[in-house]
Amino acid sequence: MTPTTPLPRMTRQRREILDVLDTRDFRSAQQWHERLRAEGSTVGLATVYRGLQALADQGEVDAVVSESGETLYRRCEAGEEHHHHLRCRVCGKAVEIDVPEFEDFAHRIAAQHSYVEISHTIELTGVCPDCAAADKG
Amino acid sequence: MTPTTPLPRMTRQRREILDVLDTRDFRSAQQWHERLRAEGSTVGLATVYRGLQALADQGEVDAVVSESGETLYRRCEAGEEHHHHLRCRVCGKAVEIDVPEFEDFAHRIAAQHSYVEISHTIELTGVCPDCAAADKG
DNA sequence: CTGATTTCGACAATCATTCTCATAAGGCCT
DNA sequence: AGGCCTTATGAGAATGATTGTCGAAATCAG
Ligand SMILES: [Zn+2]
Ligand SMILES: [Zn+2]
Ligand SMILES: [Zn+2]
Ligand SMILES: [Zn+2]
Repeated sequence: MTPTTPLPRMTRQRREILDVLDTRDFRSAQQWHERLRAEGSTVGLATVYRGLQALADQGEVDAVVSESGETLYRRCEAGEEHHHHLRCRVCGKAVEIDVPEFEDFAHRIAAQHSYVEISHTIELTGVCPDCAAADKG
Repeated sequence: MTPTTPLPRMTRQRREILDVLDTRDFRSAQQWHERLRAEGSTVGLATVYRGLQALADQGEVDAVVSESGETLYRRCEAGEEHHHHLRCRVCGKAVEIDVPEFEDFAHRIAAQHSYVEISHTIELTGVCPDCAAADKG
C-alpha cells in the first residue's frame, strides 16, 4: 500500500552542489556551475539545474526569481521555517527576515476577496554595504 | 538647458495595445498579442513587447514577474500610487491592495542591515472564486 | 553480483524575450 | 501640403535561460 516515496539519491554531484553552495549569496544555476567547474568538478550544467531544483524541493536550498526572471539559489539557513530575504541585487548577498504581521495580513486580504490556495512572495532587494562602498571609491 | 524629455509617441499600435488591455487580468505579452491579432489587429509581436514595456515605464500598465519567470501585464487601475496585487494564478484576475505598514517595515529592516536603494516585491497569488468553482463541478 | 531504477552528461530543443535593419509613421517646421 | 529628422514598426534572426533526449554510468535491493 505504501506508495514508496521515491526519495532522491544523494550522489557525488548532489554533494558537490551542496558543498559549493553557501548560505550567504544567491546565485544562478549557471553561476554555481561555473564555480563548480572552476574548482575542478566535472559536473554537467543540466545536472546542476536538476540538482538545485531537487534540493529546493527538499527545502535544502532557497530559490527566488530575480527581477529579470532568472532563478537564484542559495543554501537555506533556516530549516523548514517559512521566511523571506533582503537581498543585494549586485552581489546576491542576502539575510533572512521574517514578516510575522504580514503572514496574517495575507490571509485576511485573500479571504476578503474569496481567493483560496494563497501563497505569497515578499522580496526586499537593495545594495549591500560592501557593494555600495565599492560603487564609489 | 531643458533636456527635452524624449516622450514616447502615441502610435496606432500603442493605442491598440492600451485598448485591448483591461484593468482586470494580468496576461503575458504573447497573450495580449494573440488577442490583438484575434481582433483583427496586424500589430507585430515585438511591437507588443516594446509597447508594453514603454507603457509600464510610464506607469500606464502594471508589470509583474510570475513564478515561472514570465512578465505579466495589465492596465493599472490606480494612478502613480504604489501598490501591490492579489492575483489569480489560473486566470490572471487581480485586485489591487496596499500594505501600508509594510512600506515602513521594509525601510526599517533595510536600514538595520545597512542596505540602500531598497525596492520590494509583494505578490499574493491564489485561485479566484470563479476558477475555484470551475475547478470542481 | 544482478537486475531495476535513478541520475549523469553532452547536446539538441524550447520558449520568452531581444536585436537587426530596412521601411513606415509621427512631429514639427515652412 | 511638402520636406526633414527622429522614433516606431515588423519580419525574422539571434540570444539566453531552462528543459528534454537518450545512451552510459551510478546507486540500491535482494
Ligand atoms: Zn552586495
Ligand atoms: Zn511569508
Ligand atoms: Zn481565476
Ligand atoms: Zn509596497
